Amino acid sequence: MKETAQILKEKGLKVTPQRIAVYNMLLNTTEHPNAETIYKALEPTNPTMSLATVYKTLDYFKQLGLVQELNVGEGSSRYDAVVKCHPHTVCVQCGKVQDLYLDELTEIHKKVEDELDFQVNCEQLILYGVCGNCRRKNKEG
Amino acid sequence: MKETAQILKEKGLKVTPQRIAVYNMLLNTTEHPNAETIYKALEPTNPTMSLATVYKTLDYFKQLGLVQELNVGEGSSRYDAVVKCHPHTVCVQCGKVQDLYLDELTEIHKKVEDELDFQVNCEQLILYGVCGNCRRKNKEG
DNA sequence: TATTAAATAAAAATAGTTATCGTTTAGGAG
DNA sequence: CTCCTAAACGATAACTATTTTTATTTAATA
Repeated sequence: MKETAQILKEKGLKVTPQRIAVYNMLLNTTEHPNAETIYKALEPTNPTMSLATVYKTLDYFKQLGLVQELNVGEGSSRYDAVVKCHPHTVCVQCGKVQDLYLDELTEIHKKVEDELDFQVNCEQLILYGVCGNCRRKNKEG
Repeated sequence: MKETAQILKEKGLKVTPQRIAVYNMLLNTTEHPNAETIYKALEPTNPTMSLATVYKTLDYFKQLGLVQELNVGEGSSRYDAVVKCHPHTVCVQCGKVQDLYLDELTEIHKKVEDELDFQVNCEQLILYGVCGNCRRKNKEG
């Protein structure tokens, strides 16, 4: 696996402890955390870390294609180190956000490009519903 | 066509000029305006209209299924009186948001329900790209 | 028409995010 | 390795979208 420092350098970013921490945290989670969550997770081990820096860092990363921003309709944006366009499920009960991979979407891209006058660059598909865990809990209760 | 006043009454809402104005405005546009835009559009003809009321009204409408909230990644939410789940295209150049209808999505719902442990209630598909108008403008420039 | 709970406008408050500014630091030059 | 400088940092103020508060007005029913 490529070193985080190396990746940042390749993107023309100065390598700082804060940036390494944010990027590593995103690489090691599938939870799609928001800025606040990232900050709270890093604060204990990185005493010198500010929320403003997290926001600024995420903004740089986003522009350089190192992370993807995701808005599922909450107050705040979530972030994902998987930058390839991919759909997500959102459980409306527990709020859990999960990645999803569907080949069918490329067909849809093609169809829209052919039939409508619109060149698709990227798509965002969010499936809202109830996850298995919550459904089972509902039955029990 | 059913009267707006009648529709509001059926939903158990008190019929007020402000609510009628907001709902009619949304029925008569395909532009997916945000709260600010709705307010500015109505202010001239409805001198007694406040932004807070627009927000509150949209919130009621949303809960009662009269409108749909749409977040395409701008700072603010857009609103649509077409409440049936449907995809949208967003032009990243001019910001235009357009409705889209695709049958393929029901297949995707089914696939996710069958293969993953997730019950889909509603989906939001946003296709980001460049609309025909902007592509033509780019070629000219 | 009188009553009253609900809706309103205006303004204050809040949440998420961005900008400012003085200080610190990464990283290249010497 | 040390010096230098632009870039990054933390703290905090500012900003934007939205929500809440409160006193006033109004829709709808009696």
